[in-house]
Amino acid sequence: MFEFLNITKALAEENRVRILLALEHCELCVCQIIELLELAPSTVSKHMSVLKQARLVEGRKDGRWMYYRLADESAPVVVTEALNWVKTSLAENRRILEDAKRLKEILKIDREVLCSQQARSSVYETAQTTRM
Amino acid sequence: MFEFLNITKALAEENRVRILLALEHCELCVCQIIELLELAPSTVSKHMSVLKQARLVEGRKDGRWMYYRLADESAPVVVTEALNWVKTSLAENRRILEDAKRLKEILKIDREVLCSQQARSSVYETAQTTRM
DNA sequence: ATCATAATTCGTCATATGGCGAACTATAGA
DNA sequence: TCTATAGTTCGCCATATGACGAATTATGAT
Repeated sequence: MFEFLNITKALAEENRVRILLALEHCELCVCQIIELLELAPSTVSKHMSVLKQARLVEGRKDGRWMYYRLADESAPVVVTEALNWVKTSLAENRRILEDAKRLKEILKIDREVLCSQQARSSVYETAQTTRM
Repeated sequence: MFEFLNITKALAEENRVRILLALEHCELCVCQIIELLELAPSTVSKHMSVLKQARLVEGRKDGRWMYYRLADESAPVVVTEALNWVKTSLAENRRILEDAKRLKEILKIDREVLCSQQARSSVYETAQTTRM
């Protein structure tokens, strides 16, 4: 029950659900998720730890960067079934589709640039400009 | 997304999950759920309204009694798939199995007696005695 | 009509949670 | 070694939520 509730609690928050569906496209580093959700790094980090606790995502560290990806088939069945349910339920969701579009643009930005933009706290506006 | 989060939030609480799995056996009236969970009527009522809001359960009023049952096939796909996931994930859960056992005994108690026991606030002890 | 009662609604309290910034940790590069 | 920086942890605040009892509503029984 504990394991199950860890999953449902993780899924009971919009930003965490958005993260999961963004990860459906590809593995992402934290700074890219920060950029997508426009939240503080500490907030995103907390969300990732909740998702990881629930085993919905897995992380790997590569130098200074932390990459997260969706749990794969090696995860418990309850996890993979939850992820399938989430994916199919929200595949057509407007917000999620917008995120997917925005993510495409974010992935075009060089990661070094993206992070330094965040350091100058002019993140979003600059990214917007870059986009056109 | 609102609909989806209504479901995940409803599922993110142990007592509500227990209610759903109890309803898998049969339609139940509120006093029976109160008896099973050993919670105040107002608390159970609130839980039922959350589950109903999420469309995971449906209610029907019969005289003084309010009966709730799981959503059927006429419910949105996202709901039926959620219920299937919950059922299969927790079918073997110890707490849920205990609930099922206890529910069997509760269903043996005449509903009139059950409710009047609750009115005298000697609910659980009496039910325990009745059971042997 | 009046009373009893199953269930809900309302008000309150304690706890949990999402958000942020500051401090800290770990790692790459000078 | 020293500095810069990606990410996490910690402490704080505002809001959300689960629990209860009291008041209210709806319905059956006298």
